[in-house]
Amino acid sequence: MAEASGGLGLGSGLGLGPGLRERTRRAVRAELMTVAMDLFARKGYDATTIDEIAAVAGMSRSSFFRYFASKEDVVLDHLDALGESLAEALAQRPAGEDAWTALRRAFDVLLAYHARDPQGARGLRQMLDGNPALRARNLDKQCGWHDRLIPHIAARLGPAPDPGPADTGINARPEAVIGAALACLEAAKRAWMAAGCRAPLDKVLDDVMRTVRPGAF
Amino acid sequence: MAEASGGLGLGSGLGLGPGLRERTRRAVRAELMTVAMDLFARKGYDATTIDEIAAVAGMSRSSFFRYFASKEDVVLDHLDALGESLAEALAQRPAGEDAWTALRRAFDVLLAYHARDPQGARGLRQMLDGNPALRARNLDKQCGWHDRLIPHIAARLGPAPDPGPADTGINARPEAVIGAALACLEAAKRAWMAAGCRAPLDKVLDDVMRTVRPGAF
DNA sequence: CCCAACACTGCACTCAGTTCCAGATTAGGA
DNA sequence: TCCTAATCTGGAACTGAGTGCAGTGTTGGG
Repeated sequence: MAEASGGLGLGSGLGLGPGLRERTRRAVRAELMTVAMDLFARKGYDATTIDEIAAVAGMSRSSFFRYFASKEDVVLDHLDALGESLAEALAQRPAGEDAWTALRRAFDVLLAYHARDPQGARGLRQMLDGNPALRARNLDKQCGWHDRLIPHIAARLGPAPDPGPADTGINARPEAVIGAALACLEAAKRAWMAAGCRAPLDKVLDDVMRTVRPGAF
Repeated sequence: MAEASGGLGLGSGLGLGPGLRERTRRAVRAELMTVAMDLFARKGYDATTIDEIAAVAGMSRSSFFRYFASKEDVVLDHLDALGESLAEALAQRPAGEDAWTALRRAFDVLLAYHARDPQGARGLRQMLDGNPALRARNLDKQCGWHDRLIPHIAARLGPAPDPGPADTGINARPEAVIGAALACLEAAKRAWMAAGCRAPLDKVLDDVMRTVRPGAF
């Protein structure tokens, strides 16, 4: 876009941060998120309006929309970054490892994120359960993770293992394997939540992924 | 309606139909759906307002909301019934069948629904891809299917097969198995769509579910 | 034949999200 | 130092979804 003249000079020349403008932008975003999450926790998601968030953060409604495209994004924005780190973790698994094990180990990144703030994760989960649209968007974001993971898993599965008697010419296996693994993760989290968060989550996930592990591996 | 006078207390007394009121209600609902889907197909989902739908259907905006709680529901309402028939199909599988095979066979109900109107299914799919909120809600609805299927799958898996060395006391296996199977279905449909709908969908699903089939079965 | 239940409508309202404009700020080059 | 262009900001006006209500039919069924 127009960042050619402005942003490039400082950023590329010194190669340090992403430039002052970008840094302040991130800071404002972060504060906006903090303020919003606090209000959501106290008043509930639906009962909190964007006007309130903006007012508490000391800015206008218009400015809010310069930082987040929607109210939902304030809550779910971090999921994009999380998906990115998941893909990274998967990429760095040893080449010989089978797809299922690699996925399980990559999930450790998410579990770590989860373990760092269990109470926050719990609160977020309850917020999702209370708002259908929010819960739906959450699922959608997680589905976006598939696409990032496909190339890595496809490489581990090989091009076309056993075409079978009636080959369709369509290979949906990588996506299915990823989907199955993510379903395990989701099931583990839900059961863990439903049971009041006793027992370590990673053990639950281990148990589940051992049960569902495809026989092909 | 001549049958009104000679009614003999037909509706309530004999317990056959759901009563005239309910029947007309269903009819209006159906027509509203037809009208809306037609407009969506011609103008696009976002570009079609509820006012338009109501106008074409010959009623007021207020009345529209008496039949559908939201615009999205017009599109996704049938998914509830579909989940119900899926659960029924699963319940009627032979008792000895393993969980994975039972799920695969139960999916035949969905494939049949799909095969009955491939073009409509394709159009609906494209509509979902074009609208994030709609796609998200679609996922959410399908997640609602889990809960209906859990009891049936839990019964087939048995209470606690092999508790493992570090038992957590949390059993997320049924949900995970269901999630994995649904992920296969979703992956098959997506790949099938992406490939332009050549090759029979059921073969793609067979291939995928054979690959992902848990080794435990 | 009656009446309670239900159907339909219009209206006013809230809130999310978009678009446009005008002014303030500031980064970085001349 | 000053200039300029990009970005940030606030505000107003707008659309459309969804809610609540109050008034007015309409009819199913006893």
